[in-house]
Amino acid sequence: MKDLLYLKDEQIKDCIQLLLYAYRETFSDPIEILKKNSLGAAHHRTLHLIERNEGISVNELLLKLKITKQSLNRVLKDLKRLKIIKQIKDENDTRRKLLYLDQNGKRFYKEVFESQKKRIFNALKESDSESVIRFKEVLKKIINGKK
Amino acid sequence: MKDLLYLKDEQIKDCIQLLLYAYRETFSDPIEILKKNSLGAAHHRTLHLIERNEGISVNELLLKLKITKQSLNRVLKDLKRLKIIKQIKDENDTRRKLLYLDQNGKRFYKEVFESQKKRIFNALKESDSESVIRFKEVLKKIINGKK
DNA sequence: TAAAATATGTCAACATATCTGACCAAAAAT
DNA sequence: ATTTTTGGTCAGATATGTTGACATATTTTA
Repeated sequence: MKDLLYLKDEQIKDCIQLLLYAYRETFSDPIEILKKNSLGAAHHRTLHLIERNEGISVNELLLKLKITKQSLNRVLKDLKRLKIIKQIKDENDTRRKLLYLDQNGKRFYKEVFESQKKRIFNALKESDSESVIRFKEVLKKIINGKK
Repeated sequence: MKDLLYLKDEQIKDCIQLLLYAYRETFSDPIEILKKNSLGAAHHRTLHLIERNEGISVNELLLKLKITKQSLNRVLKDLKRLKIIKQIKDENDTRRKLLYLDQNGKRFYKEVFESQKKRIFNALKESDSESVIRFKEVLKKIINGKK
């Protein structure tokens, strides 16, 4: 008989609570830096995804963020105004406008990332590589699993 | 020389992104149930913490949620109105009002929890207990680590 | 080629969840 | 008796999201 203690409700509640705290702490670290530039959490999430997916289209970004295009557009407008991102027409389909970091983007992203990095870096440093692999695997299963 | 691949920036960005998605998916599952009762994510987080810490005081809850008492008060007012939680004066210090689930609370919490549970349960079921232990350890290190 | 679909952008109105700042009352601690 | 703590409240502001309607350019399809 397999040990199924870790599937008990209390364990699951634990996981939910840990996820809540870990997310909140990780994403509250850079708030001050964002504020200095009159930006918020929404800009941060968008910036993060563009940096990780340079050349992404607006529609693809929309699918990842799961917000409406009206909301996203407000965010993109701000980021373009601050020269953090730029849009370049897709040559094959000029309806599509692909998103890239602009001149201020790389510098600003780096500043934001560094403020988040410390917390994660320290946590991973104190774990071994096997733990980190399993950590990421479980997260992926949570994300991809249907409710 | 230790293998430090898992401490590279790209790995850390991966972790940040996974945390974002895992949190979002986990906490978007019960949104419909909450909506039916005119409640939102703020009520959910509060309810979760009260269930996990029955008898917690308003101030202690404030520290866990890291929001202002004005924000929390609106949430508590709603939950009290719906008989989901109740406040009982602390006998030793009658300034303090301790929070408990009320008559509708246990039923409602269960309904909300079940909708979140599936996703986590399936993810944990497909992992082994060792993975789950390490998963939680890393999360704890992220939470407790200073930036 | 004409019509339909797609990708993007914009306007307006509204909902929600948060914040800051000010203030009050009851109870406990000093 | 005064100060501190705990909890509650009001008012106004900001950030982020929603719906719905509409516009334009481009590509696909019938």
